[in-house]
Amino acid sequence: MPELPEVETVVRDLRPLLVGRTIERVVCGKRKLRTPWKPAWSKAVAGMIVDAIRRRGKWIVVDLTPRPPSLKGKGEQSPSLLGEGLGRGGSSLLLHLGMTGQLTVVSAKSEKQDHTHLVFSLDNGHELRFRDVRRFGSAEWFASSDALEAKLNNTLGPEPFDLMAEEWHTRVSRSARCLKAILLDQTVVAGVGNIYADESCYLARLHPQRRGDSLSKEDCERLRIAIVDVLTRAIEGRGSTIKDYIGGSGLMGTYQGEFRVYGRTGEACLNCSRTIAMMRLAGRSSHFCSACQR
DNA sequence: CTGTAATCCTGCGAGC
DNA sequence: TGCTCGCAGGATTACA
Repeated sequence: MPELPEVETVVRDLRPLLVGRTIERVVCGKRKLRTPWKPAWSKAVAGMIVDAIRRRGKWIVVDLTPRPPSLKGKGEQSPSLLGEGLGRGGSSLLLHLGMTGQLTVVSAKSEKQDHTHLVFSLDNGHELRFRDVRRFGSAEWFASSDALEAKLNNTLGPEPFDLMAEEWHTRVSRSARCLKAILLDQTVVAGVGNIYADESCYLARLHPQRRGDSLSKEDCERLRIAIVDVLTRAIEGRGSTIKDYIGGSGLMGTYQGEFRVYGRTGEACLNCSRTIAMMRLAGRSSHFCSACQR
């Protein structure tokens, strides 16, 4: 799956290709994603202009406006949208890539790959395409930013980069769960997934099975810094491509070459040469060095 | 509150 | 070559 660095890369890649463009029409495939796309959403989105594209946790938000904000300030008030409970903030698309989702902008003439479920035609002969082999991803349209922000804030904790040392320590040290489970919990910190949870624990020299309430304040701080560090470097490397992930313009990531523990079961620890071990935690394969990580 | 397992899907590599 | 099995960057739900 795409985790925070991969999603961030997609968003950065897509931004110059999408912002300011008009979405002329939307075509949805037959097979449904995690959240079935409603035909009414295609109508609502058609004619909209992409105002912004941003990331929140592992989610991608595409903000839409009915018309250019400064062009022709007067004129009719897009009547079709008034009945939708449209808040003042405008509407948005909310996308999640799940395990195998890909979001790319390509020429409308380029061949359509299998498992392409949503196509947004742009006003410049290109298309925004959402492809997802396993269909664990989702795509929704929100009529108001109120509804969207409510959903995001109810399901997501702070961004790792905004994480305050205090609140992080409090949250972790109050939990009896193991670190791996805490790191994967999107309501604690948003955007960390299986790869970067393992890599962060390794960098902080903490065993992923350690209980949160067994950590000292220094342990917690080391872990917080490690998360920020790993994610920052991964973003610099445009994320990790293991198999399905590609950036918004089709480029692969490079951070998979930097893995210290993830996927290195049986190989030598880069620090002490002991064998990297693997166990199942929180339902996910977890990689670690039992000598370096306590 | 924990952890565990199953669920949603398709594809790929390992092992027989 | 071909088959079955287990596993995969996620999230949610049910249950012990």
